[in-house]
Amino acid sequence: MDRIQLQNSFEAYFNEWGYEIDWQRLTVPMDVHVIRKDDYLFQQGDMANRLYFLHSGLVRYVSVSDEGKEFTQTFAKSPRIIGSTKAMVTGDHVLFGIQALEDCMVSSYPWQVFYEQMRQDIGFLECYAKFLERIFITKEERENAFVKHSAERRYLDFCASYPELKNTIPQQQIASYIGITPVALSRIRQRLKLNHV
Amino acid sequence: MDRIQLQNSFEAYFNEWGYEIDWQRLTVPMDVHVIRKDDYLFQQGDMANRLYFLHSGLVRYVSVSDEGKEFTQTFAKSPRIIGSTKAMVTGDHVLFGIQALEDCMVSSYPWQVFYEQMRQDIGFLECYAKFLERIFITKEERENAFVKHSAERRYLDFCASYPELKNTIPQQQIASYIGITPVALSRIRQRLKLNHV
DNA sequence: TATAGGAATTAACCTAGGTTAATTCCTTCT
DNA sequence: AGAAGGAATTAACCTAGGTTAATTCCTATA
Repeated sequence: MDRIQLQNSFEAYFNEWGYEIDWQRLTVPMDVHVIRKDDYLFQQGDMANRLYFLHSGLVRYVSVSDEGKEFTQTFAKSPRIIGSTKAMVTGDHVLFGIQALEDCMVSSYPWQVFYEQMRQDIGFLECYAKFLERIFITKEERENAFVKHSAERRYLDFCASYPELKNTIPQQQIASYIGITPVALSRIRQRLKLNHV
Repeated sequence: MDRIQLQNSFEAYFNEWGYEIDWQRLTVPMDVHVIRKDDYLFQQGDMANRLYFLHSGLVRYVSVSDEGKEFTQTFAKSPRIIGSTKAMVTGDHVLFGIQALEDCMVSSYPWQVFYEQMRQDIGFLECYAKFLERIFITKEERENAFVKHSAERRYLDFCASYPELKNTIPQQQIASYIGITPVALSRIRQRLKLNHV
Protein backbone atom coordinates (compact mmCIF):
# COMPACT_ATOMS: atom_id res chain seq x y z
CA MET A 1 0.00 0.00 0.00
CA ASP A 2 1.56 3.27 -1.04
CA ARG A 3 0.58 6.71 0.18
CA ILE A 4 -1.83 7.40 -2.62
CA GLN A 5 -3.71 4.20 -1.92
CA LEU A 6 -3.87 5.02 1.77
CA GLN A 7 -5.13 8.48 0.96
CA ASN A 8 -7.78 7.00 -1.31
CA SER A 9 -8.99 4.48 1.24
CA PHE A 10 -9.24 7.25 3.83
CA GLU A 11 -11.27 9.43 1.51
CA ALA A 12 -13.45 6.53 0.42
CA TYR A 13 -14.45 6.01 4.04
CA PHE A 14 -15.93 9.51 4.23
CA ASN A 15 -17.54 9.18 0.84
CA GLU A 16 -19.66 6.32 2.11
CA TRP A 17 -21.87 8.88 3.77
CA GLY A 18 -22.59 10.27 0.34
CA TYR A 19 -21.39 13.85 0.77
CA GLU A 20 -19.15 15.78 -1.57
CA ILE A 21 -15.89 16.58 0.16
CA ASP A 22 -13.21 18.81 -1.30
CA TRP A 23 -10.04 17.02 -0.24
CA GLN A 24 -7.94 19.57 -2.11
CA ARG A 25 -8.14 21.70 1.00
CA LEU A 26 -6.11 19.16 2.91
CA THR A 27 -2.40 19.88 2.54
CA VAL A 28 -1.01 18.59 5.82
CA PRO A 29 1.08 15.44 5.23
CA MET A 30 -0.14 12.10 6.41
CA ASP A 31 1.94 9.90 8.70
CA VAL A 32 1.95 6.15 8.16
CA HIS A 33 2.19 3.58 10.95
CA VAL A 34 2.67 -0.13 10.54
CA ILE A 35 1.78 -2.01 13.70
CA ARG A 36 2.60 -5.65 14.25
CA LYS A 37 0.17 -7.97 15.99
CA ASP A 38 0.16 -7.35 19.77
CA ASP A 39 2.02 -4.02 19.49
CA TYR A 40 0.47 -0.69 20.41
CA LEU A 41 -0.41 2.29 18.22
CA PHE A 42 -0.23 4.35 21.40
CA GLN A 43 -0.25 3.55 25.08
CA GLN A 44 -2.59 4.76 27.81
CA GLY A 45 -1.29 8.10 29.08
CA ASP A 46 0.35 9.09 25.79
CA MET A 47 -0.47 12.21 23.85
CA ALA A 48 -2.60 11.14 20.90
CA ASN A 49 -4.13 14.31 19.51
CA ARG A 50 -4.14 12.99 15.97
CA LEU A 51 -6.81 11.64 13.70
CA TYR A 52 -5.95 7.97 13.10
CA PHE A 53 -7.35 5.90 10.29
CA LEU A 54 -7.17 2.11 10.33
CA HIS A 55 -6.73 0.95 6.73
CA SER A 56 -6.30 -2.74 7.42
CA GLY A 57 -6.31 -4.98 10.44
CA LEU A 58 -8.10 -5.19 13.76
CA VAL A 59 -7.42 -3.42 17.06
CA ARG A 60 -8.77 -3.20 20.58
CA TYR A 61 -8.92 -0.21 22.91
CA VAL A 62 -7.51 -1.33 26.24
CA SER A 63 -7.72 0.53 29.47
CA VAL A 64 -5.83 -0.56 32.56
CA SER A 65 -6.83 0.31 36.10
CA ASP A 66 -4.53 1.40 38.92
CA GLU A 67 -4.51 -2.21 40.16
CA GLY A 68 -3.31 -3.33 36.74
CA LYS A 69 -6.54 -4.89 35.52
CA GLU A 70 -7.18 -4.71 31.78
CA PHE A 71 -10.49 -3.68 30.32
CA THR A 72 -11.25 -3.80 26.60
CA GLN A 73 -13.44 -0.85 25.66
CA THR A 74 -13.85 -1.48 21.95
CA PHE A 75 -12.89 -3.77 19.11
CA ALA A 76 -12.38 -1.88 15.86
CA LYS A 77 -12.08 -3.39 12.41
CA SER A 78 -10.75 -1.60 9.35
CA PRO A 79 -11.66 0.53 7.54
CA ARG A 80 -12.54 3.15 10.13
CA ILE A 81 -11.33 6.08 12.16
CA ILE A 82 -9.79 4.99 15.45
CA GLY A 83 -8.33 6.84 18.42
CA SER A 84 -9.61 8.84 21.38
CA THR A 85 -11.97 11.68 20.54
CA LYS A 86 -11.22 13.19 23.93
CA ALA A 87 -7.46 13.15 23.46
CA MET A 88 -7.84 14.34 19.89
CA VAL A 89 -9.96 17.39 20.54
CA THR A 90 -8.78 18.39 24.01
CA GLY A 91 -5.10 17.43 23.80
CA ASP A 92 -5.44 15.53 27.12
CA HIS A 93 -3.53 12.34 27.75
CA VAL A 94 -5.37 9.36 26.40
CA LEU A 95 -7.28 7.11 28.82
CA PHE A 96 -6.63 3.86 26.94
CA GLY A 97 -4.11 2.25 24.62
CA ILE A 98 -4.75 0.84 21.16
CA GLN A 99 -3.37 -2.64 20.57
CA ALA A 100 -3.20 -4.45 17.24
CA LEU A 101 -4.87 -7.87 17.21
CA GLU A 102 -3.60 -8.40 13.66
CA ASP A 103 -0.91 -6.60 11.70
CA CYS A 104 -2.31 -3.17 10.98
CA MET A 105 -1.82 -0.28 8.62
CA VAL A 106 -2.70 3.10 10.07
CA SER A 107 -2.38 6.63 8.79
CA SER A 108 -2.71 9.80 10.83
CA TYR A 109 -2.93 13.58 10.71
CA PRO A 110 -2.46 16.15 13.46
CA TRP A 111 -6.08 16.91 14.35
CA GLN A 112 -5.77 20.65 14.95
CA VAL A 113 -4.29 21.30 11.54
CA PHE A 114 -6.52 18.80 9.80
CA TYR A 115 -9.64 20.33 11.30
CA GLU A 116 -8.55 23.88 10.59
CA GLN A 117 -8.12 23.02 6.92
CA MET A 118 -11.33 21.02 6.54
CA ARG A 119 -13.80 23.00 8.66
CA GLN A 120 -14.81 25.20 5.75
CA ASP A 121 -16.09 22.16 3.87
CA ILE A 122 -19.72 21.51 4.60
CA GLY A 123 -19.56 17.92 3.36
CA PHE A 124 -16.70 17.16 5.68
CA LEU A 125 -18.46 18.72 8.66
CA GLU A 126 -21.55 16.71 7.98
CA CYS A 127 -19.53 13.48 7.75
CA TYR A 128 -17.71 14.32 10.92
CA ALA A 129 -21.04 14.88 12.69
CA LYS A 130 -22.35 11.55 11.36
CA PHE A 131 -19.21 9.86 12.61
CA LEU A 132 -19.61 11.40 16.06
CA GLU A 133 -23.27 10.40 16.18
CA ARG A 134 -22.29 6.85 15.32
CA ILE A 135 -19.63 6.45 17.98
CA PHE A 136 -21.82 8.14 20.57
CA ILE A 137 -24.71 5.81 19.82
CA THR A 138 -22.39 2.84 20.17
CA LYS A 139 -21.43 4.07 23.63
CA GLU A 140 -25.06 4.71 24.59
CA GLU A 141 -25.86 1.12 23.65
CA ARG A 142 -22.88 -0.30 25.47
CA GLU A 143 -23.60 1.69 28.62
CA ASN A 144 -27.14 0.37 28.43
CA ALA A 145 -25.89 -3.22 28.20
CA PHE A 146 -23.58 -2.81 31.18
CA VAL A 147 -26.23 -1.29 33.34
CA LYS A 148 -29.13 -3.53 32.47
CA HIS A 149 -27.70 -6.92 31.54
CA SER A 150 -25.90 -9.68 33.43
CA ALA A 151 -22.44 -10.86 32.45
CA GLU A 152 -23.98 -13.95 30.88
CA ARG A 153 -26.31 -11.88 28.75
CA ARG A 154 -23.43 -9.61 27.72
CA TYR A 155 -21.45 -12.65 26.64
CA LEU A 156 -24.31 -13.95 24.52
CA ASP A 157 -24.77 -10.50 23.00
CA PHE A 158 -21.06 -10.35 22.22
CA CYS A 159 -21.24 -13.69 20.42
CA ALA A 160 -24.19 -12.47 18.39
CA SER A 161 -22.58 -9.13 17.54
CA TYR A 162 -19.08 -10.39 16.75
CA PRO A 163 -19.46 -13.96 15.46
CA GLU A 164 -16.17 -13.63 13.58
CA LEU A 165 -14.25 -12.56 16.69
CA LYS A 166 -15.78 -15.18 18.94
CA ASN A 167 -13.42 -17.89 17.70
CA THR A 168 -10.41 -15.88 16.60
CA ILE A 169 -9.46 -13.82 19.64
CA PRO A 170 -8.40 -15.20 23.04
CA GLN A 171 -11.14 -15.60 25.61
CA GLN A 172 -9.32 -13.33 28.02
CA GLN A 173 -10.00 -10.47 25.66
CA ILE A 174 -13.66 -11.36 25.36
CA ALA A 175 -13.83 -11.47 29.16
CA SER A 176 -12.18 -8.09 29.48
CA TYR A 177 -14.62 -6.69 26.90
CA ILE A 178 -17.68 -7.82 28.82
CA GLY A 179 -16.11 -6.65 32.06
CA ILE A 180 -15.31 -9.87 33.91
CA THR A 181 -12.23 -12.08 34.49
CA PRO A 182 -11.30 -15.01 32.25
CA VAL A 183 -12.10 -17.34 35.15
CA ALA A 184 -15.61 -15.96 35.44
CA LEU A 185 -16.14 -16.23 31.69
CA SER A 186 -15.06 -19.85 31.79
CA ARG A 187 -17.63 -20.52 34.52
CA ILE A 188 -20.35 -18.86 32.47
CA ARG A 189 -19.48 -20.89 29.37
CA GLN A 190 -19.53 -24.04 31.49
CA ARG A 191 -22.97 -23.16 32.84
CA LEU A 192 -24.32 -22.44 29.36
CA LYS A 193 -22.99 -25.77 28.11
CA LEU A 194 -24.72 -27.69 30.91
CA ASN A 195 -28.09 -25.98 30.50
CA HIS A 196 -28.91 -26.35 26.85
CA VAL A 197 -26.90 -28.01 24.03
CA MET B 1 -41.23 32.87 29.49
CA ASP B 2 -42.87 33.39 26.12
CA ARG B 3 -41.95 31.73 22.86
CA ILE B 4 -39.62 34.48 21.75
CA GLN B 5 -37.65 34.26 24.96
CA LEU B 6 -37.41 30.49 24.63
CA GLN B 7 -36.23 30.84 21.06
CA ASN B 8 -33.62 33.36 22.17
CA SER B 9 -32.28 31.21 24.97
CA PHE B 10 -32.02 28.26 22.57
CA GLU B 11 -30.09 30.32 20.05
CA ALA B 12 -27.88 31.84 22.73
CA TYR B 13 -26.79 28.34 23.71
CA PHE B 14 -25.38 27.70 20.25
CA ASN B 15 -23.83 31.13 20.06
CA GLU B 16 -21.63 30.32 23.05
CA TRP B 17 -19.42 28.36 20.67
CA GLY B 18 -18.80 31.59 18.82
CA TYR B 19 -20.04 30.64 15.36
CA GLU B 20 -22.40 32.65 13.18
CA ILE B 21 -25.63 30.76 12.68
CA ASP B 22 -28.37 31.84 10.33
CA TRP B 23 -31.49 30.99 12.32
CA GLN B 24 -33.69 32.43 9.60
CA ARG B 25 -33.43 29.06 7.89
CA LEU B 26 -35.38 27.47 10.72
CA THR B 27 -39.10 27.65 10.04
CA VAL B 28 -40.40 24.55 11.81
CA PRO B 29 -42.44 25.54 14.86
CA MET B 30 -41.14 24.84 18.32
CA ASP B 31 -43.12 22.82 20.86
CA VAL B 32 -43.08 23.88 24.49
CA HIS B 33 -43.21 21.45 27.41
CA VAL B 34 -43.65 22.36 31.06
CA ILE B 35 -42.63 19.49 33.33
CA ARG B 36 -43.36 19.44 37.03
CA LYS B 37 -40.86 18.07 39.51
CA ASP B 38 -40.77 14.25 39.40
CA ASP B 39 -42.70 14.03 36.13
CA TYR B 40 -41.19 12.70 32.91
CA LEU B 41 -40.41 14.48 29.65
CA PHE B 42 -40.55 11.04 28.05
CA GLN B 43 -40.42 7.49 29.34
CA GLN B 44 -38.05 4.69 28.46
CA GLY B 45 -39.36 2.95 25.36
CA ASP B 46 -41.12 6.03 23.97
CA MET B 47 -40.41 7.54 20.59
CA ALA B 48 -38.32 10.66 21.20
CA ASN B 49 -36.89 11.63 17.84
CA ARG B 50 -36.94 15.32 18.65
CA LEU B 51 -34.29 17.82 19.63
CA TYR B 52 -35.09 18.89 23.20
CA PHE B 53 -33.73 21.99 24.82
CA LEU B 54 -33.84 22.46 28.59
CA HIS B 55 -34.36 26.19 29.26
CA SER B 56 -34.71 26.01 33.01
CA GLY B 57 -34.56 23.32 35.66
CA LEU B 58 -32.69 20.11 36.27
CA VAL B 59 -33.32 16.59 34.98
CA ARG B 60 -31.89 13.09 35.22
CA TYR B 61 -31.73 10.37 32.59
CA VAL B 62 -33.02 7.21 34.19
CA SER B 63 -32.78 3.75 32.78
CA VAL B 64 -34.56 0.79 34.35
CA SER B 65 -33.50 -2.81 33.93
CA ASP B 66 -35.75 -5.81 33.33
CA GLU B 67 -35.65 -6.51 37.07
CA GLY B 68 -36.93 -3.00 37.74
CA LYS B 69 -33.70 -1.51 39.02
CA GLU B 70 -33.14 2.17 38.32
CA PHE B 71 -29.89 3.55 37.00
CA THR B 72 -29.23 7.27 36.59
CA GLN B 73 -27.13 7.84 33.49
CA THR B 74 -26.80 11.61 33.59
CA PHE B 75 -27.79 14.72 35.50
CA ALA B 76 -28.41 17.67 33.18
CA LYS B 77 -28.80 21.29 34.23
CA SER B 78 -30.23 24.04 32.05
CA PRO B 79 -29.40 25.56 29.67
CA ARG B 80 -28.50 22.66 27.41
CA ILE B 81 -29.71 20.20 24.82
CA ILE B 82 -31.15 17.05 26.38
CA GLY B 83 -32.56 13.81 25.01
CA SER B 84 -31.25 10.67 23.39
CA THR B 85 -28.96 11.14 20.42
CA LYS B 86 -29.65 7.56 19.41
CA ALA B 87 -33.43 7.95 19.46
CA MET B 88 -33.18 11.34 17.78
CA VAL B 89 -31.09 10.31 14.80
CA THR B 90 -32.21 6.71 14.32
CA GLY B 91 -35.87 6.96 15.32
CA ASP B 92 -35.42 3.97 17.65
CA HIS B 93 -37.23 3.71 20.94
CA VAL B 94 -35.38 5.51 23.67
CA LEU B 95 -33.37 3.47 26.18
CA PHE B 96 -34.00 5.76 29.16
CA GLY B 97 -36.55 8.23 30.48
CA ILE B 98 -35.96 11.86 31.39
CA GLN B 99 -37.31 12.89 34.78
CA ALA B 100 -37.52 16.44 36.12
CA LEU B 101 -35.79 16.97 39.46
CA GLU B 102 -37.13 20.53 39.54
CA ASP B 103 -39.92 22.18 37.55
CA CYS B 104 -38.58 22.46 34.01
CA MET B 105 -39.20 24.39 30.85
CA VAL B 106 -38.33 22.50 27.67
CA SER B 107 -38.76 23.28 24.00
CA SER B 108 -38.42 20.83 21.14
CA TYR B 109 -38.27 20.45 17.38
CA PRO B 110 -38.74 17.37 15.22
CA TRP B 111 -35.10 16.44 14.51
CA GLN B 112 -35.47 15.32 10.90
CA VAL B 113 -37.06 18.58 9.82
CA PHE B 114 -34.80 20.70 12.00
CA TYR B 115 -31.67 19.07 10.63
CA GLU B 116 -32.86 19.26 7.04
CA GLN B 117 -33.36 23.00 7.39
CA MET B 118 -30.12 23.71 9.25
CA ARG B 119 -27.62 21.40 7.53
CA GLN B 120 -26.76 24.02 4.94
CA ASP B 121 -25.45 26.31 7.66
CA ILE B 122 -21.79 25.73 8.31
CA GLY B 123 -21.91 27.48 11.70
CA PHE B 124 -24.70 25.21 12.85
CA LEU B 125 -22.90 22.08 11.67
CA GLU B 126 -19.79 23.10 13.50
CA CYS B 127 -21.73 23.74 16.71
CA TYR B 128 -23.51 20.43 16.35
CA ALA B 129 -20.16 18.67 15.97
CA LYS B 130 -18.82 20.47 19.05
CA PHE B 131 -21.89 19.41 20.96
CA LEU B 132 -21.44 15.78 19.91
CA GLU B 133 -17.76 15.89 20.82
CA ARG B 134 -18.68 17.19 24.25
CA ILE B 135 -21.28 14.54 25.07
CA PHE B 136 -19.06 11.81 23.71
CA ILE B 137 -16.14 12.93 25.85
CA THR B 138 -18.39 12.94 28.89
CA LYS B 139 -19.30 9.34 28.17
CA GLU B 140 -15.65 8.36 27.59
CA GLU B 141 -14.80 9.80 30.99
CA ARG B 142 -17.69 8.15 32.72
CA GLU B 143 -16.93 4.77 31.16
CA ASN B 144 -13.37 5.22 32.36
CA ALA B 145 -14.58 5.91 35.91
CA PHE B 146 -16.81 2.85 35.97
CA VAL B 147 -14.13 0.57 34.71
CA LYS B 148 -11.21 1.79 36.74
CA HIS B 149 -12.58 3.18 40.00
CA SER B 150 -14.28 1.65 43.04
CA ALA B 151 -17.75 2.71 44.15
CA GLU B 152 -16.18 4.74 46.96
CA ARG B 153 -13.97 6.62 44.55
CA ARG B 154 -16.92 7.24 42.23
CA TYR B 155 -18.86 8.68 45.14
CA LEU B 156 -16.04 11.04 46.06
CA ASP B 157 -15.68 12.07 42.42
CA PHE B 158 -19.41 12.73 42.25
CA CYS B 159 -19.21 14.98 45.31
CA ALA B 160 -16.33 16.90 43.76
CA SER B 161 -18.04 17.24 40.36
CA TYR B 162 -21.54 18.10 41.59
CA PRO B 163 -21.13 19.90 44.92
CA GLU B 164 -24.49 21.62 44.43
CA LEU B 165 -26.34 18.34 43.83
CA LYS B 166 -24.70 16.52 46.70
CA ASN B 167 -27.04 18.07 49.24
CA THR B 168 -30.12 18.81 47.17
CA ILE B 169 -31.03 15.48 45.58
CA PRO B 170 -31.96 12.29 47.45
CA GLN B 171 -29.15 9.87 48.15
CA GLN B 172 -30.95 7.11 46.27
CA GLN B 173 -30.39 9.07 43.10
CA ILE B 174 -26.72 9.58 43.85
CA ALA B 175 -26.44 5.85 44.49
CA SER B 176 -28.14 5.02 41.22
CA TYR B 177 -25.80 7.43 39.42
CA ILE B 178 -22.66 5.76 40.74
CA GLY B 179 -24.16 2.35 40.06
CA ILE B 180 -24.86 0.94 43.53
CA THR B 181 -27.86 0.59 45.88
CA PRO B 182 -28.80 3.20 48.49
CA VAL B 183 -27.88 0.69 51.19
CA ALA B 184 -24.38 0.30 49.78
CA LEU B 185 -23.97 4.06 49.51
CA SER B 186 -24.98 4.46 53.12
CA ARG B 187 -22.32 1.93 54.12
CA ILE B 188 -19.69 3.78 52.12
CA ARG B 189 -20.61 7.10 53.74
CA GLN B 190 -20.45 5.45 57.15
CA ARG B 191 -16.99 4.08 56.38
CA LEU B 192 -15.75 7.46 55.15
CA LYS B 193 -17.08 9.14 58.29
CA LEU B 194 -15.22 6.70 60.55
CA ASN B 195 -11.90 6.93 58.75
CA HIS B 196 -11.14 10.61 58.57
CA VAL B 197 -13.22 13.55 59.92
C1' DT C 1 7.95 -36.55 18.26
C1' DA C 2 9.06 -34.08 22.45
C1' DT C 3 8.66 -29.99 25.11
C1' DA C 4 7.92 -25.44 26.58
C1' DG C 5 4.78 -21.72 27.43
C1' DG C 6 0.71 -19.72 27.15
C1' DA C 7 -4.76 -20.42 27.23
C1' DA C 8 -8.53 -22.38 29.34
C1' DT C 9 -10.66 -24.98 32.92
C1' DT C 10 -11.72 -26.26 37.52
C1' DA C 11 -11.89 -26.00 42.48
C1' DA C 12 -11.66 -23.62 47.03
C1' DC C 13 -12.00 -19.67 49.10
C1' DC C 14 -12.94 -14.45 49.62
C1' DT C 15 -15.24 -9.96 49.22
C1' DA C 16 -17.90 -6.01 47.52
C1' DG C 17 -22.04 -5.09 47.00
C1' DG C 18 -27.06 -6.81 46.79
C1' DT C 19 -31.32 -8.15 49.53
C1' DT C 20 -34.49 -7.94 53.17
C1' DA C 21 -36.16 -6.06 57.00
C1' DA C 22 -36.17 -3.51 61.28
C1' DT C 23 -35.20 1.14 63.20
C1' DT C 24 -34.66 5.80 63.20
C1' DC C 25 -34.98 10.23 61.11
C1' DC C 26 -37.25 13.88 58.45
C1' DT C 27 -40.78 16.32 56.23
C1' DT C 28 -45.09 17.65 55.35
C1' DC C 29 -49.83 17.75 55.99
C1' DT C 30 -53.81 18.08 59.16
C1' DA D 1 -48.44 19.08 68.28
C1' DG D 2 -49.39 14.59 66.23
C1' DA D 3 -49.59 11.32 62.51
C1' DA D 4 -48.15 9.50 58.14
C1' DG D 5 -44.98 8.39 54.69
C1' DG D 6 -40.88 8.57 52.60
C1' DA D 7 -35.41 8.74 53.27
C1' DA D 8 -31.52 7.07 55.44
C1' DT D 9 -29.25 3.97 58.48
C1' DT D 10 -28.00 -0.37 60.36
C1' DA D 11 -27.70 -5.30 60.77
C1' DA D 12 -27.86 -10.15 59.09
C1' DC D 13 -27.54 -12.75 55.45
C1' DC D 14 -26.72 -13.98 50.32
C1' DT D 15 -24.53 -14.13 45.77
C1' DA D 16 -21.97 -12.98 41.56
C1' DG D 17 -17.88 -12.55 40.47
C1' DG D 18 -12.83 -11.96 42.01
C1' DT D 19 -8.46 -14.41 43.56
C1' DT D 20 -5.21 -17.98 43.80
C1' DA D 21 -3.52 -21.99 42.44
C1' DA D 22 -3.46 -26.59 40.53
C1' DT D 23 -4.55 -29.16 36.23
C1' DT D 24 -5.31 -29.82 31.60
C1' DC D 25 -5.20 -28.33 26.87
C1' DC D 26 -3.00 -26.29 22.67
C1' DT D 27 0.06 -24.88 19.62
C1' DA D 28 4.47 -23.57 18.08
C1' DT D 29 9.11 -24.58 17.83
C1' DA D 30 13.35 -27.72 18.23
